Amino acid sequence: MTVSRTINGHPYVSDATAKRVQAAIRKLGYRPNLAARMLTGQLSKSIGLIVPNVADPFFSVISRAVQQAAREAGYTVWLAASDNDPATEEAEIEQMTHHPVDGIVLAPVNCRSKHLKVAAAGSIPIVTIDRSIEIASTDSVEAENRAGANMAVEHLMGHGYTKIHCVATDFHLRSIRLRVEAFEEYLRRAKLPARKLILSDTASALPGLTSLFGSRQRPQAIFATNNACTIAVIEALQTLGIRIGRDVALIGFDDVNFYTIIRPTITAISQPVSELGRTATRLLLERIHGQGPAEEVRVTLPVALITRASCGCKR
Amino acid sequence: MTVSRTINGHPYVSDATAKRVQAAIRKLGYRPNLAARMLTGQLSKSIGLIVPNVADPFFSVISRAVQQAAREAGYTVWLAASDNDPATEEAEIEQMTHHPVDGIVLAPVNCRSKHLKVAAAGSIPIVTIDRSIEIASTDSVEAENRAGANMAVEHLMGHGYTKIHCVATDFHLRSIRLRVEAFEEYLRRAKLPARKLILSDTASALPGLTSLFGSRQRPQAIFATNNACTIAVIEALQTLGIRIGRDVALIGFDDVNFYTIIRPTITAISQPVSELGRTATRLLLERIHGQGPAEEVRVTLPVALITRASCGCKR
DNA sequence: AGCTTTTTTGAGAGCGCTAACAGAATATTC
DNA sequence: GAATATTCTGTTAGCGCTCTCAAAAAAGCT
Repeated sequence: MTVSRTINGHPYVSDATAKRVQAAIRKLGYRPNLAARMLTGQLSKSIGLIVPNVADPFFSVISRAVQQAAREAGYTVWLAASDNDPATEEAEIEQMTHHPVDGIVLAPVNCRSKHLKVAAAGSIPIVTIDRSIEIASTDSVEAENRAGANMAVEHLMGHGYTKIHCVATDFHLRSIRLRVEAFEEYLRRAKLPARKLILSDTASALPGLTSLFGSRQRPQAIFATNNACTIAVIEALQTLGIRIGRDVALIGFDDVNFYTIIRPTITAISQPVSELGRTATRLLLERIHGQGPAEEVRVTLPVALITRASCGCKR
Repeated sequence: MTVSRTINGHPYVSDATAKRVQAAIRKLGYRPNLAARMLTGQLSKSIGLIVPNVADPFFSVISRAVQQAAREAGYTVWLAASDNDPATEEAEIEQMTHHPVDGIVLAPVNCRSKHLKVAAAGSIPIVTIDRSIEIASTDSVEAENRAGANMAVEHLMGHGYTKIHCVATDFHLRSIRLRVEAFEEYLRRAKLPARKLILSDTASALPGLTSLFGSRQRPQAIFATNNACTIAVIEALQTLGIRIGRDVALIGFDDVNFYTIIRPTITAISQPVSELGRTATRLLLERIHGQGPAEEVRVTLPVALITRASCGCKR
């Protein structure tokens, strides 16, 4: 009992005894048994992380940030992938809840899945990242999706383009919808036509753009709503022989390391990806420790326009 | 006890009782408490994964593969990053060992760290990935580093280049050393000079290449030994205004998604990255279940030459 | 039927820890 | 100096599971 008290920093342990205990711990190489601690209903000192796909650059950076922040707080991270499948997501949440972990950082597949309501009402806290849940209230951390879309369109309009097209994939994601909506509102306010091309997947970028550029609505500029989409657009344009930055301007949401390497370099709205992960972890740990306000916390982090050449700016 | 036996598939439970137990489990939504199971000295049904950095594309793909393979076997994955720091790695291994996990998939920072010897001698199995441990014997999964380097050099020589330079970063890694060594041996056997530029980090690529291309040893072709290095070389060459594929040929170890997007497209030795992760997980699970031979298993997976334009092949 | 063998079920203990309580040592007050 | 409050240490119990062992039920045998 005295050892337990010493380790957990309880009051009512004399300095002398505490020192003796510490010495013995070091000498014997004692490590408290986590299983036993969990069994007595204490914290597991671990959190769960559920993302659609760790191999996606966006989520791999988030994973790294979450893992680092968790470790700094003495927590370990259980990694799971939802594979963009709500059923898998549900199963992973269920398993984590019973594992148990003390909390979950989650990038939901679909912000309206009913199982999220159950999960959010559960005993362990959940913080969503990149995409908030619409049908339940949890803490959430997102980038300024609307502001980012506005910045993108504003920049393109600053170049004098009036025929601007929004190309999107993953439209089921709330974050993407917000970007598309902001795009449309901004152009409507500017009394310009807000045209959009919603793709079911990245493979349909080439046929989609082929017909788009063959039509009368051939755009002067394209706003692509996330990195996968931007890359698909770049590839399609290359295949079609349409020169980015000259024949058509391009701006993407999400910055990617190789945008500085390809020619032309790609102008992008950059999200503070690591910051998203760190902030989500911080919020979650606060909840776990019973801190934080009663109502949900919704953090929105600023994005930045990284001006390069694909919008027609330099060189 | 009967419930425990039913769940764990012990013999000596009558069919009738088993059915009743199953029904009750479903009805009550019973889930066995993992903490209690762990406490009784059973398996934790989880494995640890320690990589230098999850945000690195190579390791993020491996992480995904490990996670998938583990889930298929009913195992969960604890993620940790060593940040390329042996001390951090040691701490992470230590923590996982006490977590406890049933086994660890590890990409060691340094294949000669003494703490790896301790870890390898520990009670839980370890499988190394991408880099094997030199001072202890554990199962390992690697790509054909030497064969890959040979293929790269052979391809460059096939183009008639005789002044071939090897550029490397992360030379402390065994996998990189193997590639460099194979490069040297191949050229020596061909009676050609085997010149190399070992960089302490990617930031020194620009100064390194600047002086290299200013010197009398200006290369006709470059073999870059991993993706980080290849990217650094591409950036440096772009800065120097040296045209890849025309002024100098380039071939990289590790294939990266955007090599098909930049111009010229980059020729590369492609590793079966997902396969590495899956195989490592399979080996580890076999060890956990007490299968596998007494001696260590060392798996080497084949690599492939992906011919593109940077070596001067196509345009 | 009476016995042994096999199958099936249950009772008891303990894994390592911490909450709750009790008792001992020390400090504070009147 | 006695009564109280405070600080410190140790004892007991129990978290939910599985191991061991024992007993009950069923099956097989003479």
